[in-house]
Amino acid sequence: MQQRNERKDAARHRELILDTASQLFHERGVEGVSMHQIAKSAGVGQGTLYRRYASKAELCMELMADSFQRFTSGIDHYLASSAGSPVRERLEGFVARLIEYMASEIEWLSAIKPTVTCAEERIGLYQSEPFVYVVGKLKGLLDEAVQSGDARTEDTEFSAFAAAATFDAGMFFYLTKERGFTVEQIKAKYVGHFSGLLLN
Amino acid sequence: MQQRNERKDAARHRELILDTASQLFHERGVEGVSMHQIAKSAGVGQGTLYRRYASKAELCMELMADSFQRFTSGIDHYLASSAGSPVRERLEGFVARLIEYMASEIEWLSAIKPTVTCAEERIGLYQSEPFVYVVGKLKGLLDEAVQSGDARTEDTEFSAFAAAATFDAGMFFYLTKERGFTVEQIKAKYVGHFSGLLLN
DNA sequence: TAAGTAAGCGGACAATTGTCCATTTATAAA
DNA sequence: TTTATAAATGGACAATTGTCCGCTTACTTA
Repeated sequence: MQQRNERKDAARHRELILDTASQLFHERGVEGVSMHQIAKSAGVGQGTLYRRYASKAELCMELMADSFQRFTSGIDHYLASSAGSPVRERLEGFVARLIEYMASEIEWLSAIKPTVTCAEERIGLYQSEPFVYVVGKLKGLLDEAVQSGDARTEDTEFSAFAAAATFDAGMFFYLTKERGFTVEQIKAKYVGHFSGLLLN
Repeated sequence: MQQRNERKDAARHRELILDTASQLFHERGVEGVSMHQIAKSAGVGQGTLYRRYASKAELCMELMADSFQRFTSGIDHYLASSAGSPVRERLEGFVARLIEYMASEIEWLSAIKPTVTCAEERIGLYQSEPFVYVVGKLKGLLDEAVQSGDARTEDTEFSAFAAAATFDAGMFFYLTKERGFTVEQIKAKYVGHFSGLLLN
């Protein structure tokens, strides 16, 4: 008695939905496409769409999975290959890469934040894979910094958590659209800010 | 030729809407009341309601105005009366009070965040009065800290901005509901975190 | 291969938010 | 007091999101 695998028609539809959504998003932007339109274009019912993705946010998360995977690979590789460098340098490197990633995915990120944050949602931004990953890496760097005397944080878990919260898609949006900063400027600000958190 | 004041009927309706909304929110919670219900209960049309408050978020902001006013008065008074104390102490006092305020208003705050954040909204959380106020106070404290050698932040404006972003209603929600921390514990975490940002 | 069953399907429905605009009404000016 | 007009009104409408549930289909097992 083997566990039931995903049915073929379901698999077909999943890819169909993903492809359709991806194309529509690229054509009209994430905000410009409704779940209904996605379902219609993909030729499936609303229920079929929602069965898989409980919200547009989840759908976006799925579409970001690949690029996020590349991002974490890059980060993991970077942190491993620079293991000997000072913590400050690696923290700055991490922050710079994270901002670059956010800049490249801002369109999707901005769609995720509002929906997922909302009250009693099923996922919760703070339990999402990306957020947890960032917190984990930041905590690791902070722990190292504390050990090497570059920081005197007590609760590294919380500090990492608070630090991760500053990488907010809405804030990024505000800084670019309202304040007119370039990605490079924002990156410099973040790097400077985080560098300043360490001692010396 | 005097400038047109608010019409009497408009004023009457504004108070009516505010009172009704306040009562309904207390009865069923912010999430449990729709704008339609508010309009209906107040005996006005949808259009009338939306003419004044473009979203539930704005309505909540208006309802919070009083308590926020008390909050800022308290803060301003505290900072003025403790002008001689070390920056660290005042920063901690500020953070503690802010967390207490958030705890007392969390119900409203959680309603504001999602809506206001969304893409091209008219207000934008980061331009809202509360956020701007917090950034301003934090920047002031940071500037002082830099001057007195307790911090070596370069871009105090940005650092204050990033710091303010950590006071996120969703995060507060997560820490209490999901992680089970008490308000006191959270306050201690925040205070510790911010204290750690200063040198010495 | 046959058949039972759990997974999948899809579109109608309900609930909200937010917009529009013809009509009404308060107020300033004549 | 009358009148002109800008503000205010309210409810119908449109657009979305998300749920429900009877029907269909693929897959397992005998």
